[in-house]
Amino acid sequence: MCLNKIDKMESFGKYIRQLRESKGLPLRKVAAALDVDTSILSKIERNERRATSEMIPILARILEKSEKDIEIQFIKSAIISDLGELNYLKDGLKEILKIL
Amino acid sequence: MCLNKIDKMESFGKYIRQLRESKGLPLRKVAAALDVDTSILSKIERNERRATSEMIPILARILEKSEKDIEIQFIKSAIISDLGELNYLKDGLKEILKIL
DNA sequence: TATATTTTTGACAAATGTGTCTAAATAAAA
DNA sequence: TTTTATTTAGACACATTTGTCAAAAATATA
Repeated sequence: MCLNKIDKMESFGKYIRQLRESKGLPLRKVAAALDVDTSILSKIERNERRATSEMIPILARILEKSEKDIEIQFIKSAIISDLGELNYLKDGLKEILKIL
Repeated sequence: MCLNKIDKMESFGKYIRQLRESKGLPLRKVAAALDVDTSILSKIERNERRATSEMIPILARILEKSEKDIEIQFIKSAIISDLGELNYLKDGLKEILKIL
């Protein structure tokens, strides 16, 4: 399901958890902003569930990070986790950049 | 669900269908190689269902294209369809390329 | 046209994903 | 330690995805 790298240091969950804890916010507060149960956020932070893209702007606001930073982490996690096993991922990404 | 571009010309489904038809192969043949019902392949070619990554090498063989070419199309479709709406996709992809 | 082949559609079932809720485990504070 | 707050775990429900199968629609061939 996941590539090594992702659980090593750069999963979306760990990223969010670190931001949240550095702000001294309990799950309860952030989960309320996201309008989900704390258990969901707990699972997201442990990469047991996925965040939705709708959560990105809310997380950005409450965790005081730019939407861009949050979204980049979201994208990295999603792609590595979905496509990280593929042999030509790098080539595929380069192709997409050509058309963006 | 999808970006315009993807259904315009470069969806995985259309890509596969064009290859298959150019070889004069019926759905039946390719579906058999993939070990799925023809209806599944029909839906994949019309972007109503998704191909799995396990299908890539099989499609490469039977459609006589390199695994690399097929996989790049697979990756493009998946990412555009899943993440194409995001504002900082380009930045996210660039970040991934840095670590690959 | 009539027949055979290919392709599409939709009903169904199984597997997966997503959220709520309650209670248990853990950590922090009194 | 006792109490309170936070975090995690798991049962449940509901929606989505993915496949099979059978039959209809479309296309090609005799």
